[in-house]
Amino acid sequence: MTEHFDGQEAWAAALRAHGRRVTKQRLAVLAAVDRHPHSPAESILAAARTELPELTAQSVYVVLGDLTDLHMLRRFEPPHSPALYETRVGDNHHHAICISCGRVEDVDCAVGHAPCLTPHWNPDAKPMTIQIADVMYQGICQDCQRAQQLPPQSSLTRNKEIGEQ
Amino acid sequence: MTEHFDGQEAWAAALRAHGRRVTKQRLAVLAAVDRHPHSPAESILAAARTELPELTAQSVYVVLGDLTDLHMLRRFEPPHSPALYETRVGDNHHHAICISCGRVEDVDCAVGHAPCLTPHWNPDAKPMTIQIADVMYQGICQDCQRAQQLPPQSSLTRNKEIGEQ
DNA sequence: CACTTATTATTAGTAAGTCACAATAAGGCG
DNA sequence: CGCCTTATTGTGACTTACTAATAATAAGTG
Repeated sequence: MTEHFDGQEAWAAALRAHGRRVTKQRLAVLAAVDRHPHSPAESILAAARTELPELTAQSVYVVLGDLTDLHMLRRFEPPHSPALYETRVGDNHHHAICISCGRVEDVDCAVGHAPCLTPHWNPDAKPMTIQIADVMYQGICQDCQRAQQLPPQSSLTRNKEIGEQ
Repeated sequence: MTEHFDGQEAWAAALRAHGRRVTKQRLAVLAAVDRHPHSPAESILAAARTELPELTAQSVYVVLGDLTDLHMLRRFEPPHSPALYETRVGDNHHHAICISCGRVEDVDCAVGHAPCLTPHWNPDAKPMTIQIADVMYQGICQDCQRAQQLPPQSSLTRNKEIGEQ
């Protein structure tokens, strides 16, 4: 529980540092995202409500959006999935998504520290000033691979569980 | 117009090769995506209707989904944008998106031929079998940069035009 | 403690699709 | 060529994930 308290204090300090008021809603959302990385807004709402039952969905959307703008949270949108959130920010790590079960794994930067930040522009393209390079690896995780080999049944057994690391 | 005909024939052949029937709806969608790369379903519908006015939105969604599964089209979802489609498939090129105006540019592979296909897994992660690595560069394009410097007004002039290369 | 205004709750509304099923039309066959 | 099967498209209802407008609440300041 000391850990929980420490976390609260750390989040509170970060909020103040960004000129934001420290509210129980923000703390509950931050704690929920921290405990359930790669979760969508709906799961975050459910998780946060265990400690703050009166929290509303709209507040979660507002808080997630604001904290993402502040870079206290990071948001990414895997294909065919609602947006997912995590507290791991600042490093430019990437994500691998299983196209069969939706599982998400963190992947560290492939090439040194700031890797993919230098796109190779086509001759006729007007280069942009790049700020982020999000790499989304898509593949099949070990469990799904095994599951596909054993039962020679429907090859489209794509389950819908997404989020919840 | 010969070019148009050739395109039709090529698409028709590809459809047959995939065991699909050749319909005017599919040809209209393919032609529309080809002429307007990086476009959302709604724009594709509008473009395709210039040559096939009775085409419906649902057909466009069905066709886009099916052709994407066949890898005749490629689909990607920039943050805060509906899914975009393009006919350039087979090479693993990537995309740069202007976070101000939504413009999308193609970017060739950064490191040789199949670059980012080798993620650096964390020690405790169960590696997946990677099939695609989608890199999404996000930055500010030259036009928007210029526009932001001249008028010292709202810094949040994010316009909504997306797609339509 | 009061007061200002950021933050949250309430309610309604939208964008971007998906789903179920009836109508149509490709492509194979006689 | 014309029929027949079934893939494909059209019609209409519905859903998911999220945004917008405004009223109620509560942080933080003096």
